[in-house]
Amino acid sequence: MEPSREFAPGDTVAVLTTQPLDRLLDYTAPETGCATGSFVEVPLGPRRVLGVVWGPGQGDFDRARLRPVERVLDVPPMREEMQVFLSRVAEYTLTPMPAALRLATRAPGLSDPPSMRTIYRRGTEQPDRMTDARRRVLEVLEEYGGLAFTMMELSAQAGVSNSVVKGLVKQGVIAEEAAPRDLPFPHLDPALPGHALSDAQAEAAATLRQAVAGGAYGTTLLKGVTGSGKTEVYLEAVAECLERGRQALVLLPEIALTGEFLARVEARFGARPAEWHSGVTLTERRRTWRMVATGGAQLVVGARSALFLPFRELGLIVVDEEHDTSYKQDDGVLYNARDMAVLRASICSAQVVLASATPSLESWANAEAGKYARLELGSRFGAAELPDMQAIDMRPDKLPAGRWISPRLATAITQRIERGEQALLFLNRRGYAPVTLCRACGHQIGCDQCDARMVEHRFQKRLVCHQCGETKPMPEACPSCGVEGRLAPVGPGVERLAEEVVGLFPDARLAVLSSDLFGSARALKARIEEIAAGGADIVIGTQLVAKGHNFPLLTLVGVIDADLGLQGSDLRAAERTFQLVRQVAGRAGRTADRHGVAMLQTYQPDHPVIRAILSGDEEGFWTAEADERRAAGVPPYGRMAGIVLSSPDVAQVFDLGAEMARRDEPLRQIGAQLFGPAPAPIARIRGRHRVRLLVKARKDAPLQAALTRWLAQFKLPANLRLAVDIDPQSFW
DNA sequence: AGCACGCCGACT
DNA sequence: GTCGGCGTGCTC
Repeated sequence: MEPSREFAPGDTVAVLTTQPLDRLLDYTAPETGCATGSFVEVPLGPRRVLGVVWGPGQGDFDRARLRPVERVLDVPPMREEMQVFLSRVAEYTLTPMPAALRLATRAPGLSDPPSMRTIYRRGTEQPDRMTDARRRVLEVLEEYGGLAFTMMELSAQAGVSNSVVKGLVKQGVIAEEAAPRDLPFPHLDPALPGHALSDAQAEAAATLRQAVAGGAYGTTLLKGVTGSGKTEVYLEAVAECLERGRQALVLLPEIALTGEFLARVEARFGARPAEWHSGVTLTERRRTWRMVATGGAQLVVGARSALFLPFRELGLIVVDEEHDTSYKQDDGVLYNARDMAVLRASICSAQVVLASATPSLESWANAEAGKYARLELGSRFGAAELPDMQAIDMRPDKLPAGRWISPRLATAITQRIERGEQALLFLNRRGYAPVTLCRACGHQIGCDQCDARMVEHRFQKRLVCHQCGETKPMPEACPSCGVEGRLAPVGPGVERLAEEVVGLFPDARLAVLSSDLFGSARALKARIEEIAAGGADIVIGTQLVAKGHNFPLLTLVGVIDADLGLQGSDLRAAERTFQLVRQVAGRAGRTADRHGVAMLQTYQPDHPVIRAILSGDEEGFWTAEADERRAAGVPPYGRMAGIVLSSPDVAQVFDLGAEMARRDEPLRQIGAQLFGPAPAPIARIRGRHRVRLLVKARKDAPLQAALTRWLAQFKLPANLRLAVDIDPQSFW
C-alpha cells in the first residue's frame, strides 16, 4: 500500500467506489485538494457515487478525459489501517473490493454535512420583567451551571412552554448557539471499582490486562462455563484498554445484545457505551460511526458489522460467544467475524479476547498450537455448580404417538412448578411439525420453489418453507392424490410440544421462544427479559435460548431430542450438538441457592457426543474430534472452500459445474482436491437450482490465489450466480 | 449497479 | 419503416 499522501487540486488520484467495478478509477483532485483515505463523491457516468481516495492516480486512462472529484465528505479520512484491513478481507474471502468497501461505509448520512442543532445557554442580559415561568427557566440554567440545553430539555425541565424560552432569547437573556448534533458519548471511567472478583477471575483479569498493556497484537481464548464471570473478567481488559487511551470493541451475537448486558457495562464504567446493531436508530448509528472515527466513543458494543467501524485507535476486540455460528454470515461479503476480528487486531496491534463456554474447534486448536494464549475460568462464582447431566434413554418405553415428553421429565417439571422454579424444554425445530404426510398416498408436502419439505406452522395456520420463507395455506386435500382429511403432522416442532405441555400442565404459565413467533428482535428480547424476571413457569425454545441469556429461576433443562444434529454427513454436527446442548444445559442452575439439572432425552445414550456431554469430559471430546479432523485433513487442519452455482436453468449449473471440475489444473497445482459437482444440500431454493463443489487443500496451500486462477477461466452465463465460501461451516 | 448501445422480431 | 425486447460493455 502507498504511503498516505496529500493531493493538490488537479493531481490525479485513484478512487475505489462502492460500485461493482473490478478496478480503481482515476480522477483529478478537487479544488479543495484531498488525501489518501478521503471519503469522496465522484461522477460516474450520469451518477455521483461514494468512494474513497485509495492512492495516487494510476495513469492508465487518458488524462484529458479524467473528471474531477466532486466533493470531499466532511468525515475523517479512512485510515491506512482500514484500507489494509479491507484489502485483506477481500483477498481472504475472494470478494471484490467494492463489496468490502460497502462494509466500511454503512453509515447513514455519511454524505451529509455534520448535522447541527440549536442549543440554549445563559446569555448576558437581564429580563425586562421577571415572571414565575421565566424564573424557573433561569433557575434550571443556574442549577446546571453553564450547561447548554436543547429547547425540549430546557422547556420540559422548567415546566414552561417554548414561547417563554423564545421570549428570553429575544432579550438576550438566553443565548442561542448552533452545536453539532452528534455529540461524544458519555465518558467511561475505567477507574471505577469493578465487580468483586474471585481469585481465579482476578488472576485471569490480570493476565488480560497485562496483554492489553503490552500494546501489541495477541489473541487469548477465554474459556469459562456459563456464569463463571467471563464478562467481568474481559471488562477488566476493556478497562485497561480505556486507561491506555485506546478504544475497545465488544462483539456479541445480535440476539445477546440486551439491555442486561449494557447495564453490566454501565455498572462497571459508570455510563453506557456506544451500540451498533440492527436495532439502533439511524440517528444513533450516524452518531456512533462519526464518534468512533473522531474518538468520541471509547467503547462500542455491537454485532459483527461493528468490526468495520472506523476506529481511530483500536486496542482491544472481545468476541463473546466466539463459537456462535451467527458470526459467519453473508452481508454482501461472506465472512466470519471471529476470524476477521483477529485479522483486524493483527493489523492495528490490538489484543483479541475470544470468550466462550464452549469454544469452536478452530479456536481450541489454535490455542493447542500455541497461536492463542488460553485462560480458563473453572469454577462458577458463588456456590452454584454446573447442572447435573442425566440421560433419559428413550428406547425402553415407547411414548404414544404425538408425545415427546418422557414420564421422568414430566415428573421433574412438576416438581419445579411446585417449587416456583422454571423449567426449559429445548427443541431445535420451529413450527408445529417438520413433516406433513398424506396417510392415503404417503406424499410429503414440499415447497414449490425448493427441494425442501414444508413445515406446518399451526400458529400462522400455514405451511412454511424454512429454506426460502415461502408459505401456503394448509390444504384440506392431499395435493398429490386429492384425498381429503388424511394429511397428518409427523414429528415434533416447538408449537406441537407446547400443545403437549398445555395438556400435561394446564395450570402452568407457558412461554414459547421461537424466532418466527416474534415480529422483531426487540420484541423477542423484551419477552426474554420478562421470562427471566419470572414471567413463565415453563419455557419452550429453539436454539435461540442457548445464546447468552441468564434465567435465574431456571433449574431444569429438558433436551427433547438430544440426537437431533448428530446424524448427517456434516462433520461439524457433533461439535455443534456438543456446544448447543452444553450451552442450553448451562442455562440451568446459575444461582447459588438452587441446583440445576439437565435431562437429555436420547435414543443413542452410548453415542460419543452424548457420553462426552454427560461425563463433562470436554478435553476428551475435543481431542477425539481433533484427531478425526486431522486424519481427514479438514479444518482446522486443512483448508476448504465451498462453491455454489445457482441458476433457474438446471442444465446450465450442471454443465458449468462439470466444466469447472474438468479444468481444475490451477487447483491441482497447489495439491488441492476438488469434489463435485453435486446437487447442493438443498438442490433448489427459490426456484434456483444449486450445484456445489468443494475444494480441499493443505493448511499451508495458497488456496485463494489458486481459486482466483481457476475461476478466471470460466465465463458465467448472465443469470448464473457463483458464490465462494471460504472455510464453510458445513461441508457435505 | 445503472445506463447506453445495438441488433433482431412484431407492429402502425 | 419504427418500436422495443434484453444481451454486451462501459463508467475515470
